[in-house]
Parts: sequence; C-alpha cells; structure tokens
Amino acid sequence: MTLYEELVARGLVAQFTDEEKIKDLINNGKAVFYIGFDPTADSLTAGHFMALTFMKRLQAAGNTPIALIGGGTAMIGDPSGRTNMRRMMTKETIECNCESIKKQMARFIDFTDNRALLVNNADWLLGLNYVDFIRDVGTHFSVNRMLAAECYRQRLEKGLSFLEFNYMIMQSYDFYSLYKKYGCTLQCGGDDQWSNILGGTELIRRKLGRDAHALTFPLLLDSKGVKMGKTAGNAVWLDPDKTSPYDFYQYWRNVDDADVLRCIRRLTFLPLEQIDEMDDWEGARLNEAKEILAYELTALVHGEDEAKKAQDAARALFGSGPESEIPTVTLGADDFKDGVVDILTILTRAELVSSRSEARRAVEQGGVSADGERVTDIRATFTKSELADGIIFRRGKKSYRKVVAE
RNA sequence: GGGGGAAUUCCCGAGCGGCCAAAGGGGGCAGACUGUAAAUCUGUUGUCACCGACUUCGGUGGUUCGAAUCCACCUUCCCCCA
Repeated sequence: MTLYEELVARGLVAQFTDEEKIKDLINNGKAVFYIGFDPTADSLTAGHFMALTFMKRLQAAGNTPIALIGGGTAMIGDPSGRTNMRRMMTKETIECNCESIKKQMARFIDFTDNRALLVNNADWLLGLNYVDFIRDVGTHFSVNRMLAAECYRQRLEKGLSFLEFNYMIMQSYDFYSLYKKYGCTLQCGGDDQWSNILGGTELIRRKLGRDAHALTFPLLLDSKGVKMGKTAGNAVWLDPDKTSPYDFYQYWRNVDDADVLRCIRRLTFLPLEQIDEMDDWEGARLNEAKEILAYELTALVHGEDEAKKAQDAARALFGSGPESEIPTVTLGADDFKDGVVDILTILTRAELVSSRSEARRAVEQGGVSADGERVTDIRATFTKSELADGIIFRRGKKSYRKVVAE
C-alpha cells in the first residue's frame, strides 16, 4: 500500500490540486512540503494533532517536512472560520509562543540532520516594505476573486477588516518564499485552509510560471459537526502543565461512540488491518476501542510512561484495577479549625469545585463521596487523623482527588 | 465625514422605574438509567457567614424613596450613505 493510498484509507485527504503529481511526489519521498501553525497560544492543542501526525506520516515515508510557525501572520490573524476578528497579539507574546511550540513539535517530527525544517515567517514578513510588496505581490491578486473565497464570504456579512483581508496574501507569500528558498512544492493543511493555500499555488504560477500543489485533510469534527479537541469551550492542550496527561487521556477515552473509529483511523499509527477489525465492534466492546485510542494518543504526546499511568489511574477509578497514582492535595494546619475541616473546604482546596457555593450544590445533589461513601451533609467534617492516610474525594464520576493532612 | 442602532449573567437572547440575581434556549455540572458513550428524565447553574446578606446587566456621573430599565458624557461594535 502506498503512502497516498494509506492517507486516503485513513480519511486524511480532503481536497487536492493535481492528484497524480502529488501521489508521485509523496509516495516516492520526493516532496518538500509545509504546514503552517499559528502561534496563537503557548501550546499546541488537540486540534493541531492531525496536522502533526500528518507531517509525521509523510516524513516517515522519506518526505521532507517544513513546519512553519506563523510568527508574522499571527500579527494579522487568520479570519478563516471566524465570525469576528481575532484579538491582536503583541509581538512579545507571539515570540514566546513560537518558542514553546517548537519544543512540542520535536516530539512528532525529527528535526535532526535537516530531516525537517522549522521556519518562522516573521523572518521574511516583518521586514517587507509595504509599497514594494503590494507592487510585487499585490498585483497578482484579484480582489474580486478573493471576495468569492469561502473564508471571506462569511465575513462579508459581519465585517472584515483590511488587516485580515491581507492574511491570504501573506500566506500565499509564505508558500512562494518557501518554494524559492527550499524548493517546497506542496502545502498541506486543514481543509479550512484550502483557499489560502490555493492563493499560494496561484502566486507561484503567476510569478514563476511553476506548478506547486495543495493537499488538505478534513477537519476533525465529531458526529455533531463540531470541531473536536475542546471541552466546554476549553482547548485540550498538548502541554502537560495546561492539560494533564490524565485529562488528555480522559478526553479521548470519552469520545462518542460514533467518533471513535474515525479518530483511531486518522490520529493513531496503528496498522489499518487492526483498525478495520475494530469496525465490527459494538456496544461495550467499543469501550475497548476508546481505551486504545486514549492510550495511543497519550503515548504519542506524553510518552508511554505517562500513558500507562493515566490508564492505570482511570482503571483504578472506574473499574477495580490496582490503585495507583492519584492527584493529591495536602492540607496544612491553616485548613483545620478545632482539629477538623469541613467538606466544603476540602472540595474547594482540592479544586474539585470552583467555589464554596458549587461545593454546597455538589454535596446537596449527592455528587460527592469520600472513600466511596456518599457525603450528604454539607456540614460534614473530617478530623486530622481521619485524613492522615488520605481520603479519596470524588465529585461526580470523573473528578477525584486524594486529600491528606500533613 | 453624515445618519441610524446596539452593548444583559459561560453563549444566544428576553426585560424598558419597584413583583429582577434577572424569562427562555444552548452549554456546563450533578442524580437516575448505562458501557467512563449516546438518547431520555430530574435537579441545578453570581458569591458568601445560604431559610438571610452581599455584588452584578459596557464605563463614569446624575435624576429618583427606589434604576438593568430614565438623563448626560465616554468607550466599543454593527448597519445605511459618502
């Protein structure tokens, strides 16, 4: 099976320019391709996951990836998929984010011996001279055509600033620059980037009379059509300090039945034959697939050790597996009054709730337990000696924390 | 540059002088049912010293016994014309 066939089989191909040419390039490891990442935060998120694994797959087949960090384009902000303007970021924030992101990428892509490149478009965008640029590059873009592009059409109703309107041109210039500098002939990206990417292939054709190609992968949507990689509006981060390996594991462990196989196919590196077998799994059996998905992805991002730990912790908590590492909170003398702590203080200190009111509600609704015993009284207290060996407090089914007195 | 409109609790969105901590929906959380899923039903969703008190309705002042609701100014956003 060729690489391209595999990509298709995994559902990783959405749109492309010249299929035959692209096949030839990537199947034979001849492609120098790039994917851009916006440094909008100091960590990549689960949403970038597919792009990272995509690069990894292509690199494994001998192709040369260029990871582009949009330190320059971040100064503008991509309007694609947005209904209103992004918040402007300061140069300092952007630079700081770039640094953090670089480190995370190294987990997926091998940058040694120039097997992959990491570039920042700030290097060539920030120094551009406005008039020179619009004469040189701007002439090749038709406003009429740009307005017809999907990414702008939506915004036409809500308002689109000139700043953002330039995003496509900047991204096109990136592709053009990389083509000239590194012979990069293929740009990949999420399907929402299609028009931006095409802008680049057009620019290369017009300015250099050469062909460059575009290949997009579908966005990772759940069965309801919502972008995956977020919980309650919060991104699932790849940085263990922002999203713990356990929470990361749990995110994938809890995906909908309808989404498991698609995620496994697109995001993991398990052999396709193995995944095809799982297609028939139903009911409770599907739960195993979720465990596999969660384990595989956690291992990819945080390493085997962390994945194992997260899995053990989850099994211990939900099943009857061996008790293992459980996040622990230590109470100091200040937390005790007359030798006891009340349940509301414990829940708050353990960060199982965000306020005492919430703690009160949780208890009143029967959602709190201590070592498996439901706590029903909001005035319940615990003594120092009871807490000496630690008690596992649980809020709902999925949040728990061990609390010990020092 | 000219004219018009809007800013409400996580989001959308009612409210237009007291009955408003503020309808309704979404989302979240918890309970039941389950497979750590979905669907469904129920409760809940500002904070605290929680049968009561305190702080919220873009900002600042003002009118009033009393304002999210009225007035002034400011800020931001949108629409129409140029």
